[in-house]
Amino acid sequence: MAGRIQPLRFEPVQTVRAYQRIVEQIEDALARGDLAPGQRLPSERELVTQFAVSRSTVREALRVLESNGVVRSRPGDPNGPEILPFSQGPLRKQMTRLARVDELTLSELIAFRMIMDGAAIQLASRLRTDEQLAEMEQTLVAMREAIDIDFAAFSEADVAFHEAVARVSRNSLLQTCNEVVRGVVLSLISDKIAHATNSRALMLESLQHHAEVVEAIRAGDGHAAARLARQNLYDYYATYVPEPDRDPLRALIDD
Amino acid sequence: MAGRIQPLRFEPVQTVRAYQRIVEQIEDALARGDLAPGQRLPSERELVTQFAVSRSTVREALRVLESNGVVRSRPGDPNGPEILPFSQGPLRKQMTRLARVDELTLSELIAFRMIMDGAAIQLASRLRTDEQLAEMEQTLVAMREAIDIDFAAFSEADVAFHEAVARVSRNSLLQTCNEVVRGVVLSLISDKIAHATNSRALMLESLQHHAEVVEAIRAGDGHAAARLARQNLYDYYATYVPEPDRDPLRALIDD
DNA sequence: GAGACGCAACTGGTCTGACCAGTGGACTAG
DNA sequence: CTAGTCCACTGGTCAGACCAGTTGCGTCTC
Repeated sequence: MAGRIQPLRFEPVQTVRAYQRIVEQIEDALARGDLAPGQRLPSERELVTQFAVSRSTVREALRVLESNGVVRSRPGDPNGPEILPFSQGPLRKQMTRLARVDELTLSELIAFRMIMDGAAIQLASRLRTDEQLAEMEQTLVAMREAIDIDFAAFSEADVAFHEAVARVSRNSLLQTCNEVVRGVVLSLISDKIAHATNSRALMLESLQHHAEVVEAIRAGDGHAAARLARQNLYDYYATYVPEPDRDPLRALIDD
Repeated sequence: MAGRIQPLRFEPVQTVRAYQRIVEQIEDALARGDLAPGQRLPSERELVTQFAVSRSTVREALRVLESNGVVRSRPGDPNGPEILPFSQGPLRKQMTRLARVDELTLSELIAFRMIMDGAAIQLASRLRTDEQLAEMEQTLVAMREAIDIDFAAFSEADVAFHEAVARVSRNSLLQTCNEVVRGVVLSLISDKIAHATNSRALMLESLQHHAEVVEAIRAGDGHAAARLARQNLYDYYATYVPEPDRDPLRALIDD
């Protein structure tokens, strides 16, 4: 046995809860195909013996699975909990099965925002009524006023603008995705953006961009409006994205 | 006391589980602002007395909340469960907080697909390598062969094509959303589409459209490729959308 | 034989009470 | 003032019980 003795490296220990292990086992079985939608899980009491845990633990696991849209339990059902088809249940659950926000890069998130926001504005420029246009212009006024207060007020007014656009686009899914991703992006870069020195200049520039977008919406030029919106997002966020990741963002602009 | 006696209408009764009520109360408090991220929930035993239920029930509620990314419990923490900031935890959970798939119209879902797919293809036409282009063309060949088998095989090959595109677009969020929404759309119209009589003609037409998209990708014309992709989706699905809801879909095409 | 009845055996939902391994603060001995 | 102990808490798990439903089967009546 030659060779130097390797410096002993221990992995950090993390305790995994029993119910979490059960969730994993069942989700794995589903991923492997050993379990298919429409099938039934064994009853809770049967799972107790199979997993060799108490019924409380089994039930906590089932609650997690149910919350994820994987299974559904009904009282008095002589069969066990039902495995749901992939597409049922709340949408978010479906998303989580595949994507975790912490696995996403900032570039992906911003690209997504550019797509969503651009599409919402394109839709808005076609579908808007005159009242809705006036509403959007009103939010621009509010943004101008907010600049003289502080950045938080401006940010709030900005959100109001985007919400108005999303309403006009008549697509709640679009709206939801946009809001969620905006929240994630902001939380990722908030520490950096807070230290921006020339924030007043930034706000004025941003307002100018928004006004251009609204002008394009008024003209009914959805293409130009969407392009402006994407450009604005790029200008606003690109500095936080490392250079090699900016290619997809640029690809979204110059169409 | 005049007036006819109204025909008595009773609401269908649905039993709500105790733990579900707890989840609602806590989520409501969070929505109202009575509870904010960073704050701590009372300990489990304290919640037992406040909600007047057993600890099992409290714990099942906490498991649901934890699975939704709302709170996190740590053993031995002298404070109660921690309320997480909005942007943490799995993304799907965030989505589910806002959007339920059963509240969405088919039009919204298809519009979303048109946006996502168009964007993915636009990105792909800019970012693709020659190998990836060859890969996509290979999936076209597979689609052509699948037509001679049956509709399920064709559908599978179609999925493979879109997955290839999504990979090239280098955006897992885009990919995930697209997959989820495609699944939902298919489950909504699968019963209708299965009865299509001239399915072979449809498949050939779809293949032709895909080929055109790939051709545009090869040419690097992202705009044309995206437009074609949206048009294809519209042609494919619009018949299932009631006429008044088609406006947003058309607005997405003629840019 | 056919149908109504009732019982027994299940299901999931809830409760009670207990034990354990951690954590953190208060208290105490040096 | 520090080091050590101790204790009161936390969440995680367990065992066993009861209830209200549902299902199915056997029985009992017509």
